[in-house]
Amino acid sequence: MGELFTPEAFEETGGGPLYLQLHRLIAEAIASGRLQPGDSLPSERELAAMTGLSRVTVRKGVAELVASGQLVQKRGSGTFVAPKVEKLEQALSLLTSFTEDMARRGRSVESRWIARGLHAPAPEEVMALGLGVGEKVARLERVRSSDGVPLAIERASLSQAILPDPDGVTDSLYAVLQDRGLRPVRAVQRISAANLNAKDAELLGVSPGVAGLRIERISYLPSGKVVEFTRSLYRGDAYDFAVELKLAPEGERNP
Amino acid sequence: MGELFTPEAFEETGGGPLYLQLHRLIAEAIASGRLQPGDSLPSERELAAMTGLSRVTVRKGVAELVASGQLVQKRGSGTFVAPKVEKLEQALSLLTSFTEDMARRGRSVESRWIARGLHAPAPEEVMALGLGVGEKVARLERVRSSDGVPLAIERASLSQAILPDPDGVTDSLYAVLQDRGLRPVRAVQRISAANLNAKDAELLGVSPGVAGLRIERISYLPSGKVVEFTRSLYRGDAYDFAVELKLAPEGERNP
DNA sequence: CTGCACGATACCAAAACAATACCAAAAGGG
DNA sequence: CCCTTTTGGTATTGTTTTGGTATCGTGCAG
Repeated sequence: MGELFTPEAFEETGGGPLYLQLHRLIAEAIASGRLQPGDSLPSERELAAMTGLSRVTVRKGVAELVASGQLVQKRGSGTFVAPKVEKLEQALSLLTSFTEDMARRGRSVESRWIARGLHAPAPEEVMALGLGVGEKVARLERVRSSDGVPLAIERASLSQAILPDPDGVTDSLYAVLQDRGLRPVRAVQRISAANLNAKDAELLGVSPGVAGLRIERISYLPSGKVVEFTRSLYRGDAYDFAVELKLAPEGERNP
Repeated sequence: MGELFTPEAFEETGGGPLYLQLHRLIAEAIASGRLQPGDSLPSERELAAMTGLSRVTVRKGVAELVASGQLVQKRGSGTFVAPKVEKLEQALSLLTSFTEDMARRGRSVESRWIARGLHAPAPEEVMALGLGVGEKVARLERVRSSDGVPLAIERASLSQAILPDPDGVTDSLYAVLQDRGLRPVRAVQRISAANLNAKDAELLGVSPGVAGLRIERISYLPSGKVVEFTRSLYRGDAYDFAVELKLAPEGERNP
């Protein structure tokens, strides 16, 4: 554990109530990975001795982490970093690209372009992207497969102003956007189910009428501008989303 | 807080009574976003020292902001910029009950019980709930409707130890759990799509084979113990989830 | 002079903060 | 199996910080 909980470490935490300083110290250690899931913290008494605080103050600093599920306490045994199912990054997995998502599962990824270029926008694209009159839309449609099995159809629409050259996108759309400084910070997704029509079923290699997972996503820049409007269709029988959610503590909390 | 409340800052406020100058200064800081919801103001005594005013004058300047709800004061704690009402409730909506979800949309809610009682567990329930041998499972199955239209089938399973009396649940399951101090802080959901079988289609009043949104959820206590295992089936044509996501700051992984 | 808005001083009470002392469950060694 | 040690859990108390309030003085307009 080393130099983690020394009195000096407190100076850098920015002041405030002692128990909050400890809270921050531990929270950051967990977030940064210096404390791994399953790791044990020093006992409360040790922690108190190390930091020069009282034990109750240490407890108070730890309490919120326990309440929020980040730490687990077992009396007679110790305090441990909660075993993470998969961080809360999972919550973001809905927003991560298909590519990364599959890579994390250790599966190969192929993608085949169906359409890629500038087109006259459909009404729903004008609505979602807030297009001006006469403005064209960059459309990227492809079938994503894993290990040779087609899993999803992805149809991304972007304003011409944001992506003037859709043919330049060969791999990750997000990577291209990021290079251009257009990094979305927020997204709204709508998830529903629908029976696949003949065309989409054909693309996914299943029978028409099979259930598909339909996801519409609109991503926003920090400024509030829309970056992309994507409609995806996943095979319901071969793909599912895992999302981890966290609940806020009961009462109001002080900043 | 930096250079926000210096005596010099007052000169630019256009004169008039001192307490009004302070009032304007704070109001503008909030309006401009330099003070964010939840931020704490310096204590009244600090503020007085900073500005060179008396504390009562500071109070008077703050009073109107408090009265109008823009600031919140907690004695012993401090003065804070009023939090937005919406909170982070968005991300939690997936975890809130069907009841609350619909109420928020201003729609009526009816629910009809299909089954409610203690049963011998199915294998997947043993797996998900971590049941011991011989332990029974409390099962709650109902059809949720809104405005007379059936929208979802909800099948909740809980360990007998956690819910010994399933018949006591007449309304919100979460409310009952909360009363017993069993408040989940974390949940993992799996979302997929499936064609409805004859029985489920019948319950939802649609034709067999129609696409349904299937959601499996496992909720956990702070200790890591499983609280509930719920499988829901939503009509794909009549219901969708809206999820708002936030992206982590630049570092690490990125779509 | 009176009335009133303004501002400062002094004191009050609630809440948060922190420390001491003690309790009870669980782990571990004989 | 019992006993000891270690662990987290709790009750109690004192101190500090914070907003809340009562009171008084000042200056200006009527």
